[in-house]
Amino acid sequence: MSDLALPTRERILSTAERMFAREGLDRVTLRRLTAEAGVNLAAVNYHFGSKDRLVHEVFSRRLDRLNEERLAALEALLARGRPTLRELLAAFVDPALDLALDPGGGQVFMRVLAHAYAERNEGLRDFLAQRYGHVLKRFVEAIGAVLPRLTRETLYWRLDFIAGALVYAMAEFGVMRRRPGRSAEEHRARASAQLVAFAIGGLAAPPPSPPHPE
Amino acid sequence: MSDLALPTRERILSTAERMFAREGLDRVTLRRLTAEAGVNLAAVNYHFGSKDRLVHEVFSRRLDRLNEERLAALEALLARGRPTLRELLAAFVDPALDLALDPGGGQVFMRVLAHAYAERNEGLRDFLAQRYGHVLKRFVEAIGAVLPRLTRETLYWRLDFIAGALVYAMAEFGVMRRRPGRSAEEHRARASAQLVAFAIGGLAAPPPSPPHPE
DNA sequence: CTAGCATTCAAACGCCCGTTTGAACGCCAC
DNA sequence: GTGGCGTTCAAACGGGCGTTTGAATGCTAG
Repeated sequence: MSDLALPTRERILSTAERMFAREGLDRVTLRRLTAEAGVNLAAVNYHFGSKDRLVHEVFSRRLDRLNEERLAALEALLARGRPTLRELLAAFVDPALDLALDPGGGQVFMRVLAHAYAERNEGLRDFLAQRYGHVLKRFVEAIGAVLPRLTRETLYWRLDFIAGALVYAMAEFGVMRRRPGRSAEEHRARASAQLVAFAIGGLAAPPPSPPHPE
Repeated sequence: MSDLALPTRERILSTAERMFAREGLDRVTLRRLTAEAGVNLAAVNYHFGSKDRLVHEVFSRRLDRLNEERLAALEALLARGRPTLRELLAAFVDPALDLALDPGGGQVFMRVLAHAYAERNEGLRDFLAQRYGHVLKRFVEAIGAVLPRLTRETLYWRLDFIAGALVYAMAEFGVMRRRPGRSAEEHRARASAQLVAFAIGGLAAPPPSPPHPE
């Protein structure tokens, strides 16, 4: 591959990302990973301590920057004052789409993400919630201010739905794979427009009637 | 559990369904399954031939009825004429909820589905697509007829978004995990209500302006 | 030149997996 | 009774897993 010259640690990371994207976290074994990376089996435990910590490293390598960008975009909007729903959503969605388009493996990483939540990896879930929960919280507060009739619970549900839709669509799991004739930039622009339009409709929808309060 | 008196084969099936739903296909081992079912380890291979064939059996047992009901509900709406978006979504979701609440062991079955899809179990995926694809197609047509101002492309994008949101929510990967005080039934009912309300808003949202038609 | 240290390596450890085996069991027809 | 048969059972098989180990290696500072 392209990383034959990279130091062992980096070689493991990029190979792990590629394989996780292709097969999911569970199915990738350290033996196959290290073989494909061209490093010794024990190198993973030497450099990362365990397979779990390698997984954490793969995620934080991409997500740290993504969430910083989201937060920066949000703070910029708030500093300016009176952000619209569309602007807030764009601040949430666009950094992710940028990452998905990043030729340095962002698209691959989105598939890793999609696999991860499909696999119900509790440890990873907790790790991510603890590490990036504050970003989601800030967005909930800001969007809640724009949509005062929604309860906090409904708001969290809907942002969760949007996050799911975002990862799913960006991983190109579903029907909406990029068409052969379209450039990646066109695809991203279209995905962003489609997702934001959809998300605005979903967010602004009337809340569900409370389930039979007795 | 309630199936102590059932014959071995049925005991395996219902235990498998319950455990698959709780943990996903990969994490359930035959040793734990047979222990929980109170049968011998070898019974699975005796009655089903292999773990894979057990999985197929679990699926086809429940899915035939589910998709028949969905299709029947849809056809009933179409025969009556002019179904609303909410009715169409309900026709898709309610049979699943009925099945989910069926005390005959199907209460957790829908989670099995979400898992199987997300785990990218290719064999199972193909099996499902080939066996029930026509049902999804009929729903796409019907929903498209209710939302005529949406292009086919926008409609597919949005159904993809909903699928992503659904898988995400069902995997309980996001923030909206079941709260300790709530029963599984309450959580499911709430998730469903939240998702349908959100999906209606998103589906009915004005389509995005076409991206710079040159 | 060499002592020290980070890194790489082959090999092994202990564990759990799905599956197979062959004996034991329970039941009904004859 | 007894033979046959569907079923259950404990035990073992072969293999893959993540991890650990201790020796070999290569680089760098003194």
